[in-house]
Amino acid sequence: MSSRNKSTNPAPTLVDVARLAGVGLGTASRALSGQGLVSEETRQRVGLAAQRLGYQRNELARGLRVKRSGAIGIVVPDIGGPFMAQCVRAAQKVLRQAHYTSIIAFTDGDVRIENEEIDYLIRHQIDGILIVPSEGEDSMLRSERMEKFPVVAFDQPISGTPFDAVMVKNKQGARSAVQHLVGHGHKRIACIGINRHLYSIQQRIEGYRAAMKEAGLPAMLEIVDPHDGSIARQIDIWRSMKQPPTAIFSINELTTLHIIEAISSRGIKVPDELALVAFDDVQLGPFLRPPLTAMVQPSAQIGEEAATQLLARINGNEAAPQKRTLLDVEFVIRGSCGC
Amino acid sequence: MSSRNKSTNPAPTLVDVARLAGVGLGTASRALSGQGLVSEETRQRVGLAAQRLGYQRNELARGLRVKRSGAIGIVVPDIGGPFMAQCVRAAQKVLRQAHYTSIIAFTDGDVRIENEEIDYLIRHQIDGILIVPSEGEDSMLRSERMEKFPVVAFDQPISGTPFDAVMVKNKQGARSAVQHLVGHGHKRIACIGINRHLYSIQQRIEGYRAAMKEAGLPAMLEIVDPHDGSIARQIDIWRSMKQPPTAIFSINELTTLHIIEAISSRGIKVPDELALVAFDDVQLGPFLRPPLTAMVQPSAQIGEEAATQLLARINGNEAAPQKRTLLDVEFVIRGSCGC
DNA sequence: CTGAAAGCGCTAACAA
DNA sequence: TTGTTAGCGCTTTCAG
Repeated sequence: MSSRNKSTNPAPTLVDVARLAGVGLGTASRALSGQGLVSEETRQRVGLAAQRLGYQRNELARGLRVKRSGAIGIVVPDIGGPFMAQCVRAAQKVLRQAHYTSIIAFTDGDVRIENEEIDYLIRHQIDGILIVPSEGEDSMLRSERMEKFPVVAFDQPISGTPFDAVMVKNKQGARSAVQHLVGHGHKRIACIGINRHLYSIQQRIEGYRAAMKEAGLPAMLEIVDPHDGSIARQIDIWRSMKQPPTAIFSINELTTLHIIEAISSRGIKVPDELALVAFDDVQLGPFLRPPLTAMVQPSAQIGEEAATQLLARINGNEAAPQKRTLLDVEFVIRGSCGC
Repeated sequence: MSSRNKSTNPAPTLVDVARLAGVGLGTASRALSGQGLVSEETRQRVGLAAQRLGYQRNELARGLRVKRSGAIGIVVPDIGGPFMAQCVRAAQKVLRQAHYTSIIAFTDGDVRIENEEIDYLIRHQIDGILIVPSEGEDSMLRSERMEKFPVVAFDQPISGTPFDAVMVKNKQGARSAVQHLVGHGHKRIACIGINRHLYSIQQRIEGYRAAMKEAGLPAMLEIVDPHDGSIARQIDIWRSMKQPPTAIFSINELTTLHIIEAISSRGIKVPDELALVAFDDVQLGPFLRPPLTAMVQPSAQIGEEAATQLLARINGNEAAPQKRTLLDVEFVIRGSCGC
């Protein structure tokens, strides 16, 4: 009965709409997009035809023509933890509101994968990149061809590039977290750090150092690989010392998780035996025994801000000078610090 | 000196490559894509030219031509919790390996938003959809136009559609979790549930009911809104009873989070005063005091399986009958159950 | 205000 | 084997 005898009838195109409305292709385009002059009557007729056919514009074709895909690449190491998940979520929300699609890519913090993903995204003609850069010299982001491309980094800056970056006050935050511990009367405050090359981590370590120095205390810094159990080992080493640390400052979410694991499995009493203050909150942080005292990052705000800045770059002001945004962190005192 | 006097020199196209290599457009295309016959020598020459120009194929143009975008839409309520984050991550990995881009969209569990996002994705010519469907009758997924489209649901099925679904054994898992509690000698085991309409939740509730019935115990089921503090209130109500429940079975991650919060803030002793077993693990679950006993879902496996099935649908066998995959859950006994 | 036509960058059919 | 050509579906001049 109906003309639908092909097994798969192709989606209606603008030509179909134009034909049904009895107008030219160009007119149909103008009517639907609202660009250019079209008489009210024609507009309605075209609109109706489109609706009847269930017409949906092919954004691929449009993108090819106007040379913008309407897609943004979000490139992050992972979204396992609540911090990154929220950043991404918030950024996506802002972008979506501005009618951009978000394509999320994961790097595991590996520059090689990062390069591959960026390459991939560029082939897909994305209009901009939001990225938590991985560490490594040979990042594509530093290549000349990227220079003119809209890129905004968050969480970490991309050294040696003209790209904007949105971060938090890592150094200052770390410093005041450690100061809090000092205020509790601790004399031996250890710090568990990781890979020194990540800028944000470096900053936190500097903050730790600064606070210790100001208090006239010796730094007890250990750089560990958070993945191989060395955190637990380090804690054992400290415990076997005659003068073991009485407090730990944990450098990020991952180290905190491992520290909590080690502490928990050894039955170490927090905060009496060992106080703990962390940079980054962890999920359920408020419900641990004792609840975790942490310097928490405004993750949603970071994502929003980064997305907003990227949109600004895309919409014209490419000439604006490089912008580094430093957001405030919030010290959330719960129980693990001894309060 | 160089010809780069335009402020923004456009990306090189296949025409540029062909010209530099001194071959025709078609030949260049064939040489680069590896499709069709090209002499080894030409292939090399074209490859070299491409490399010199830093040519990157425009996937938008290609997509328009071949009528496949190479993009898959992943539509989920959120990625806040570890469960969904891992599902998505695993799915993305599989898709990426098959050279598909993942476009992630969030729905907040709202069908209206879900419809909008799907519409959006379709306009972008995605080749398939991986979705955790939201509840609601007027889902686009049930419309006739979607019928032929490659869609795979996970976590929840989409009732009344021909789409594949990947889930876990919700009913059976819930049942054995509750049985474990029964085995500990509990007679009054309460269940905190949410919104009955979600299929997976329904199944878990049925599992709870079944276990209680089999044990000859009365069901103590409370359906709450996890967002408005009613969980804490419910716990207070139970505590004020003469015969309060001695154990709780929590229906999902969200309820568990709130239960832990309530329990923790009231200083209720787990498991002595109140035992707790949850469906879904929570981050740090092993490090709570006591550690959480939970029925954990193989989140990565769910994502992988769903992605794999979607790829299968896309690559031809659209005719295959609807497939419902039920993966096993794993009961992880830690301390909160009383073990 | 509207229609016709050109062309975005690519692949696939067809000739050569 | 290779070059030429015709579109994919859309926007955007440019005439009318």
